[in-house]
Amino acid sequence: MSVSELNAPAQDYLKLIWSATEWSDRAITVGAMAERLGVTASTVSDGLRKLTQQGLVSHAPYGSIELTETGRRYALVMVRRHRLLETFLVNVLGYGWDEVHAEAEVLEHAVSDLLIDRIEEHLGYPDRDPHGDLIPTREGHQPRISAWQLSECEAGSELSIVRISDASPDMLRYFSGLGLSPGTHLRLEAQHPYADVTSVCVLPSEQAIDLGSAAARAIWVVGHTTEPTPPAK
Amino acid sequence: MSVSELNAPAQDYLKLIWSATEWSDRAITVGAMAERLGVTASTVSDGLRKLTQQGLVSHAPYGSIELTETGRRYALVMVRRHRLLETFLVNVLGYGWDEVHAEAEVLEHAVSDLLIDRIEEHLGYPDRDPHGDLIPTREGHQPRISAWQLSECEAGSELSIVRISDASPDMLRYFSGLGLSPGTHLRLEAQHPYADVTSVCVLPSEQAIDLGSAAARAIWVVGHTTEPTPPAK
DNA sequence: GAACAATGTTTGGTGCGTCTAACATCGTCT
DNA sequence: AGACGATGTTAGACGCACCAAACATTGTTC
Repeated sequence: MSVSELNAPAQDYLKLIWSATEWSDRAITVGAMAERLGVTASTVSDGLRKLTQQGLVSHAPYGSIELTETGRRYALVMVRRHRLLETFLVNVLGYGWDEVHAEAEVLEHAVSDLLIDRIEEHLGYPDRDPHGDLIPTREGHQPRISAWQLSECEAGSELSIVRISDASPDMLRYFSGLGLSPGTHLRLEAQHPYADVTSVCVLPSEQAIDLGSAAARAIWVVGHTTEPTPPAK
Repeated sequence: MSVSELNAPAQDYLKLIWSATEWSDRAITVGAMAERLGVTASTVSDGLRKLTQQGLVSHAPYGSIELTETGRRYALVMVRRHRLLETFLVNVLGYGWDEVHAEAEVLEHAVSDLLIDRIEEHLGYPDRDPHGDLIPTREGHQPRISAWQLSECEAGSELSIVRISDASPDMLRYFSGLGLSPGTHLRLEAQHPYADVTSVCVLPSEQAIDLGSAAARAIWVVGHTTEPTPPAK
């Protein structure tokens, strides 16, 4: 059996469950899945029951939603398809990076493994898609993501937030209120180690924000315009 | 409304009805459609009723199957998708011309009009796909070409293959192994109707080949040096 | 700890494409 | 012209994904 034999909704469920754990340690909920997929919670609940029966998801009623080893492998195939398709549409066919998502979302259910491998070869085995996300390998291995905590970076660099660790729900709400989320671009103005303050400037709005050390440790970034910013140490 | 809003079976029906009239003047039958699509006749009959209600097909019960003007336009969009995808897979991604059909058959239901236009642009607006079939334009215009099945031609003529119908991958591989593809020149040595064998000679290599009747029907030719060979009868 | 709000599951029902089997029509052969 | 085989249509049923609404559970708040 392979992921290609699953119907499109099942493929979407697997990909979504995996995606939720790429930047967060908290498993996704039924409600969140339903909202993301534009269906009702009952539909998702039903779908998860079937995936559990197929051994791809482990989910007891009212319990948490986890992928099994096979489910994770299948999910990574879907993520790989999506990201290679996006890269292909941008690099080869001249799409804007903001127009590729919907097209890739449809195509990922239609392409064969052979086609994806050929696309990868044609692109020269890229590491990342146009959004900066890492592309899983054919073997189902997801390369380690290299990102750094904002607290460890040097002043002056332009950065993209790739992850906000969610140790505290309060902190997440705090970031949300400041407009800081994965994908936000910012410039690191200054580190004030003794005051435990990190000063950043959100781009392109140029809004200045001072963050405490706990906050600066929760935000993970990569370099925005150039190569990933090397860690300070 | 556009052809993209139809479900995949409806798109297949339209394309198939159109394809039947590309190389023959006889309209297709319900039974033939069912066999080609791998479904039962009742399914096709039902589908045709719905397409008739939508004004894409004109078909009275037990009557002949014809496309309306809108139906023909939609069908040509699907043919265009299929042929541009095949060309793209061969020219850009290195597929063999005998392996592209199944992949294109799936993708044609998933691609957007924008993607097809970008592919066409990237290919440099080709006239023909790898099988020698003409690619309809974006405006839905399909140039008419006159060619004959090898099985219908007279011995002694020198011919060029312009098209190899892509029904069976096995047959395509067989032709590929013999060096027969669109553009190949050959001389028709003899027709042996009772043995169902057509003897040809590939030019300029002078390699002799005996083809069965199914093979001779799949190969479409025009006269090589002179005018198109008139059909035998 | 009881009540309540938020979240998740189950139930019953719809639309769609498909099938099998029964039925209708067409065309041909005697 | 009538009968019969081939072809096409209709009826009834099934699986599937989905939804709304009823129901169950969880977690939090007073």
